[in-house]
This record gives sequence, structure tokens and C-alpha cells, in this order.
Amino acid sequence: MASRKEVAELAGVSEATVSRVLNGVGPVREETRQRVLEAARKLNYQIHALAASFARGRSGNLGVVLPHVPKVRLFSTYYFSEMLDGIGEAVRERGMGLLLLYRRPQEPFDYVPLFRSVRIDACIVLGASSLPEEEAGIRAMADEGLPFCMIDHRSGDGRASSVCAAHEEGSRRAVQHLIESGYRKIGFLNGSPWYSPSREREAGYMRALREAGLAPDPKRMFAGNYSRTSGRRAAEDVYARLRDLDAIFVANDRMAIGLMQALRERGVRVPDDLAIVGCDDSDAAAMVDPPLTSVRVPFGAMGRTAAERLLDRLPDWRGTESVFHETLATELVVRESSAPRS
Amino acid sequence: MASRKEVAELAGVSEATVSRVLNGVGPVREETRQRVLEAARKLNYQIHALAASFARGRSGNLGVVLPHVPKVRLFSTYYFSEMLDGIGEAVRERGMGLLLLYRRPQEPFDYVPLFRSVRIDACIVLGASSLPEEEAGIRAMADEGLPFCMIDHRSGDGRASSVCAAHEEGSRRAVQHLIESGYRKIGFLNGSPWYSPSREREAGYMRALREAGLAPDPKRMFAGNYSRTSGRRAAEDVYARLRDLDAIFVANDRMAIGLMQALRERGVRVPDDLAIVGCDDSDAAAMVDPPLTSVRVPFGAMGRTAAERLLDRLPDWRGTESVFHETLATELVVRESSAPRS
DNA sequence: TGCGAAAATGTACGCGCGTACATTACGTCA
DNA sequence: TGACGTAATGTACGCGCGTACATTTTCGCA
Repeated sequence: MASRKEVAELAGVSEATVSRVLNGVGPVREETRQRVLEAARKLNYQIHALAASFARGRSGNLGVVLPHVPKVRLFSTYYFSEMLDGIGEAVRERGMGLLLLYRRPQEPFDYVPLFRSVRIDACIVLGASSLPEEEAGIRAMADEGLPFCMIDHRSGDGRASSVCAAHEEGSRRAVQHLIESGYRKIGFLNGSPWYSPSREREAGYMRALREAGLAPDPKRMFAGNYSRTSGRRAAEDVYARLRDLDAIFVANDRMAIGLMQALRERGVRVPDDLAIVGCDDSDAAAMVDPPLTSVRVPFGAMGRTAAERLLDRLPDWRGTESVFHETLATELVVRESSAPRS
Repeated sequence: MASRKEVAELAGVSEATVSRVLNGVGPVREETRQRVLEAARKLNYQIHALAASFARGRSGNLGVVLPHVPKVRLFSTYYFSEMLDGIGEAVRERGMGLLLLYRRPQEPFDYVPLFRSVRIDACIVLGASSLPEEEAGIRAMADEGLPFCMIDHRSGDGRASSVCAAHEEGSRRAVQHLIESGYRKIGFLNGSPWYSPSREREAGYMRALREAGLAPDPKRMFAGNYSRTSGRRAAEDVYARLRDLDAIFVANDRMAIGLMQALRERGVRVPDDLAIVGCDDSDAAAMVDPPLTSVRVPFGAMGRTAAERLLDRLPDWRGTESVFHETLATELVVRESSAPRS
């Protein structure tokens, strides 16, 4: 491997000049620039990224922390893949690296050492909940004023930056859509309230009912944990209450699909006996029968936005002062599972 | 941030001893060890990972390169998520980092500079094809004897390590299962032949027919590109040939599901009019109606295996000599889409 | 032609660590 | 008690780069 010194010698300049040319800093005569580039090319010189990072004192990596759930699938792979895609684009455009870090959900996670050890320059947290164990790690980052951002989660700690989706509005639209389609006895199957989107969806559901002059009814509220299995389990309760229901809004597609399957096994027809609307518009929504009406969430754009905001502010990050919050719009995708009531 | 020097002073030892304790190398008196650890704890000392990597001349990162496909979804998110999970586990156990790198499919990709610039110590390539543009990058790595491994792809270049799945055997089993279930006119919808699993699945399909004394028939062979859309498109051809078919084996679940949907729209019943078996056993297979019989591929284990082999051999990697190949078993998961012929 | 400012380049050092090698402390056995 | 081998620790340096600062060159203008 050619060294910077060799390049300097071949080009007849000092190492500093080579460095300047390669980093595009400082004034350099065009002719010199060409000579250096030519020499570097000839020697097949590759900058030692590690040494460069070390000298700069920054790793050049954005850390992305996501929950690792071996068996139970509370999150769809779709969810994270889309966000990672968006983050990946933004990261690459800025010539940085994307360090993937897994954490165990519902357990404390030490984010701060990742910064102190200069493994990452900034951090994006995916799939976070409001559980105390998880919030603790977030708070620790906030205490240090470190550059990080949570996606799709509004932390109790206002010092945590976030990029979220308009779940409340999306849910309101979804339920409004059901009402406009002739449904009146609309239930709600929510996921764990430890996740902020759950609470927002419930608020949207409530608001839509209120706006339509419909009374919320505790008998129409069901609880799951975002897994398909929990949707199947909820089917039992839903089935028992079927005469109090003509539609149900479900907090994600996985549960909606599990619910739909289990209900079908009991002879319930969708949407004739019960209309269903899900959330996420994951690719599975279009695969099931009937295709599932769902609230689309721009996961990719959310990832991209979070990474962009974070990395663009990084050079002059001023701790808590630099905190940002952004909310991206959701969109209702209407399919057959919520066809107008006949 | 506390420095190594401060720790050394507080513990009353030299920096070298601190280093030895923290890295667990060389002989250190137990009492000294405790004093150093105590001092480090007291000062909240964090090793500067970047500096350590620099001094060692190794980044401590495993690069994982995967195709970035903005719109078209040739790969299911399931595919990569599972593999990343497995890789992530192995990487964490070894105290290394996982650097995620996106590449554009069907375009040349420069792997070698990632090594030369010491951004990564080893590399795993996901979703690779045999297209010349893609093979070129792989060959370049092999030429240098670099430590890398491809997952689920058998490269033309034997110097490329690989961890694959027994697709041929899995496919053979799938088709054999169809035959045992009473089907005789069995078609095959394959994905792009540029992917080695496609070729293996075709071989397995052929072998099962041959073993059962059935003649392959070009009229029963169909082509897609692994996307759900291509499955839908293939439905047209399949529908036209329906009287020559009573079952069809499809090279992945996405196409199988697209095909199933489009056929259903034309009034074809599964499995009564046409049985279907897919590949991958992605989570969607269990979500569709009827649930899809599919060949399970141990993506997670494949990721883990690749990372383990690679990282464990890394300390004394001897170029092409160290190349390895592994094939993990597949398993047929029978569901209703291939119920015995009535 | 001379001069001053800006442009261009060179010199020199530190970033924080791992580790080869030198040195010292310790324990054993004759 | 002295010599010797090994355990334990200290000293010193280099890894390859970015960059502050010193130095030289260039060029416009009087």
C-alpha cells in the first residue's frame, strides 16, 4: 500500500499539500492539484480512513440502534428496513458510515459510552418505548447534550430530538373513513401503550368518534402487543363482542392481519361482517385477502429526515439547544377491507 | 473525559500497565489489576476505541454490503433482516462493529478500497448476482485474497467464500411433496437466472420430476424477477396454460403471492384448481389465504455462520487458502396452498 | 523596479493507544 | 546468601493523518 509520503515525493510536494488536495482544503494551485491527484492515482493511493478519523477526533459513523428480538416479532421487518434505507441514503451522501447496533428491548442500554469511545459521532434510536429502563439510557444522552434522534417515538424527555409521524391525524382519518363508509360501531385494537404512537392513535380514534358525535365505548377497546399472534388472540374478545361492532381500527398491520385470519377461521367475513383498517401500510397489507386498508407511514422519509437533520447540525451541535422535532404526514390507503357498508 | 494518563496516575502505575489491564494482556499482579480497574471506574474512563483501532491497524468493523433498491422490491425485507440479525449476534459476541453499506444492484461496486482504507476488516456480501458488473467487484477482492464471504450466492469465482442454503434439495422436496399430494402437471415459476439459487431451484425441480418419472415440459416453465409484480404478471401466462397445470412451484414467496392474488382475481381457486408452493417461508407466507406452503431457508443461521467463520479465521487469514464454503439445510413447511389433491 | 499583501507551500507536532524492549521486583534453589 | 529465572512494571516510540504556524512565492500596483 502506497503511503502519503510516496505520493508527496512522486508529486514533488510536501505531505501537507497532498493532504490539502485530497481533502479539498486551503488554497492549492490547480497545476499542483493535478500533479498530486495524478501521483495518487498512479500509486493507487487510498487514504487511511482510520488514521484520518483519529486525527480529526471523529469516527465518521452514525450509530443506528435498534431492538433485537429473536423470536417474537413485535416489529415488522418492513418497519426497520424502510427506515434504514432512508438513513443509509443520507449517510452515504455525506460520506459517513452507518454503524448498526442491536439492543435488547426492555433492558437498559448504554448509549453514552458509544460517544465517549468515539465509536459514533451521532446516534439514531429506532423502536424505543417509554419503559423506564429504556428511558434511562435516553435521558443519559440528553444529560450530556449528545447529538441523537429518536424515530417514531416521542420521549417524555423533551431534550430528545425526534422525527415522528402524524399518527393521531392518520388514525382520525382512518376512523373518519370508516364512518363515512357507513360504519358506526367502531372498535379499536391498540398495541402496547408504552409506545408513543399507540397513545397517539388512541387519541386520533377518540377524536374521530367525537367529531362524528359517536360515543366511545370501553367494550369496543381491545389490547395487543403489535405481534400477529396478539392479533389472533384479540380475535377471541372481538368475536365475543361482534354484535357491538361493525368495524375495527387496528394499531398496526401485523395485528390486523392476525385478527383477520383468526376471525375468518370463525366464519366472520371481512368487510361484510366486520370492516378492518390497519396501520403502517406494510407490504403485507397488499398481500392479504381482502387487501387491507391502512394508514401509510413514511418510514423511509422519516429515516432520511432524522439522519439529515442530525448530520447537518453535527458540525456545530450545541447540546440541548440544537434539539429538533419533526412530524411527517401520514396518508390513508383505502383497500377492500373497509369497503362501504352494503 | 478522563485520559489514560489520569487513570495511571490515580492507580499509581504506568500507562502501559493500564493498557495491559484493560486489554487483559501480559502478566499483571491481581492487586494492581484491581487498583487500575478501580481508578478507571472512579474516573469514568472510556477507552478511545478509535485510537485503539488506529494503533492496532484494524478498524474492528465487519462490513455488510447489501443492494439498495428504492422502488422495485426484488428482495423481501425479511430476507435481509434475518441475515442481519444473525450477523449482528456474531459480531457483538466478538466485540466488533457492524458497518452497513448499500450498493446499487447491477452496478460495479468497489469493495477493495473499503479494506485498503481500513474502514472494514472483513466483508459479507448479501444479495449478489452473477452479473458481470457485480462479479467484477467480487473478483477484485478475491485477487487480493481479502477476507470476505457471500451469503446465498455461489460465485463463479471459487476463491469467494460462501454460506448457502440447500436450495436444490429444498426444491426437490417441495416438488416431491406436490407429487406425493397427487399433483402431476407441475409448473415452475423461476426468478432471474443471474442468481445462483434460481439455478439450483430449477435443478431441484427437474430432479424431482425425473425421480418420479415425470417429463419436464417447457410449456410449464415461467419466468419472473422475484418481485410480487412479476408474479402477478406471470399469472397471465399461467392462466393461459391452466389446463396443462395442476400445481406450480415458485422460486420465492413474493412471486408466489403475487401469482396467487392475480389468479384468484381470475377465479382460479388455490389449491383446488392449482396448488402453489413458494420459497423462503417469509412471514408473509403465513399471512395469505390460503397459507402458503414454502421452503424454509435459515437466513438468520446463514448470517450468523458467515460472520462466525469469517471473524474466527480473521486473526490468521491466509488469503485464498482460508476460503470456506458451507451449505445449510432447508426445510419444507407444509400449509394449505398445497393440500392433497381431492 | 520595489513593495506589500495574499496565495501557495513547507515544517512540525499531537491525536491516544498498543506494544517491543528495558528495567526492576520477586521467589527459588543451591 | 548469592545467583538466576521469571513475573511485573516502566520507557519510548510509531501508527498516518490533519492542521497551526512559519516560510516562500506570486502578483498587482505604485
